[in-house]
Amino acid sequence: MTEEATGADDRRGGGAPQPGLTRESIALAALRVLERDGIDGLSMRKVAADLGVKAASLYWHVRNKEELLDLLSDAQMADAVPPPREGPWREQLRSFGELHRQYLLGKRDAAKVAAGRLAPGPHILRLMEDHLGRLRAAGFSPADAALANHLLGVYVQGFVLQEQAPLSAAEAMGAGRLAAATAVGDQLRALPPAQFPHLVALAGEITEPTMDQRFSFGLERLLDGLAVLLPPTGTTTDDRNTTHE
Amino acid sequence: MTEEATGADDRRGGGAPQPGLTRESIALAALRVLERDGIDGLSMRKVAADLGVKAASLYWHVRNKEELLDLLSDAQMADAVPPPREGPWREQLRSFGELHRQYLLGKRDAAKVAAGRLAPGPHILRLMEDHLGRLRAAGFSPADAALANHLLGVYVQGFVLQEQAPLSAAEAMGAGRLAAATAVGDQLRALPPAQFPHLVALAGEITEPTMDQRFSFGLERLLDGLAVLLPPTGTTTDDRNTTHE
DNA sequence: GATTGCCCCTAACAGCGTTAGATGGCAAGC
DNA sequence: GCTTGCCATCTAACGCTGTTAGGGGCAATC
Repeated sequence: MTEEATGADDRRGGGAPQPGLTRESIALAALRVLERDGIDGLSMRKVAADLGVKAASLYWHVRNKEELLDLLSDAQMADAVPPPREGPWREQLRSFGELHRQYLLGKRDAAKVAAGRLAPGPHILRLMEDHLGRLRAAGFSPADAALANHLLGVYVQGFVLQEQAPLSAAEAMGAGRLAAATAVGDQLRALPPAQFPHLVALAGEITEPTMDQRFSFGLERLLDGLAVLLPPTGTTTDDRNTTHE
Repeated sequence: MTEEATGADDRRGGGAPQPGLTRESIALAALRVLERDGIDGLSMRKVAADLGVKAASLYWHVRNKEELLDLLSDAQMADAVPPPREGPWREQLRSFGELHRQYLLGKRDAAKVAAGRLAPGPHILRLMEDHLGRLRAAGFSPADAALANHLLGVYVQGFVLQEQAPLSAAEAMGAGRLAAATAVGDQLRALPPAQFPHLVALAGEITEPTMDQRFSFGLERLLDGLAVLLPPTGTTTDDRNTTHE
């Protein structure tokens, strides 16, 4: 949100040979274009225009668009703030997951930008560090902490990716998300019951639960599965558990 | 590689008004182009060329490229075969997950095509139907079956999406996937330990496990979490619904 | 024979990512 | 103060993209 300090105006400030463009300022401009036009409307020319510059200039700082998207995917995590580190491990991980989802949902096309992109920049590393710390403090072994970290990351990202997806036809038109969802329900119910008995029977179950409910369900399943790895003492009230670093 | 049956040659065969192009033949052509050139190299012109036709012709059968990709994402599941439906529920779900992952890995950019796309065509519905049936047979309530189905789908898709992602710099160059992974490990180890103690300490744990191990870990956690929802008796003969490995 | 509707065509538009080569300003060396 | 040379941006262009408008042929219908 904040205006970039080394922006387009004061390119020639003092006497220092400070360039008007930096990888950081480019990433921030990309972030603004992304918020305005979405991932499909993000082009090198628009990012350059946002900086008061022509497209070719970007290639001095960035190899190609793919690398710009790497920067963007890290930059969009810049103001994610992990929840306070207190309370039982399970609630910490839960609120971390819920917060992460909400954060991604708040940024336009955030999941699509990050999807299939393995470019850990400083902001992503900061979040990973925090998350790993929680897992180690909870009592997970180093190996399990690393695996659990990856698992939770995949889940939240995969979930939001699907959640942010346009509901194909209906939603793109006037219909809202909820109306589109019930339309899908009707469509499922209209399938040949001989061929798709469960889909027809469970049409309501599939389309009815809100995204919040679905996310919580999956998260609780994951936490249940992770709890199995911990020594059985784990979950009693808030009795701070054990092997901490 | 096989020539499309209703392709460019016999457009005017007998007396039937059968069109040379169909949505199905277009989807199959898109599948061939995808396998050859990847998702970034897939263009309307190339798909048309594969069918011996000009790009504008596709727009008679398909609203735009987005809709073509919807068709493509369903078509690429055409020859996925669910595992035999026998044995304890847990092993059924496990092999379903493993098989699904392997199937996606076998098709170029499969996860990226399906990512953030909610367009359930006949083939995807067929797989969902099968999966729901297993969950119901395992004893899950209708609501839980629908939620578990969604959860497992998100996990496998999210995992493969990340797995199929290029490892940024190194892998795109000569280095293989394994060499690139250890390079990431070195990079993590080189971080300032004061700022990233866990990342530095766990660098090996994070980069060492194979994708197979990571996937299995997550899948077992999910299955553990789902097992909690079932009545403690398990299913029938096989009463080992507790821990794994 | 005329009409209608389907289906593919040519031609064109605006925009895309990317590159080559020119240009101007600033710092350092003489 | 002049020259040298690098840095950072520019202009111009290439080939490609998704998409639309409108032309025309062929089969079936009236």
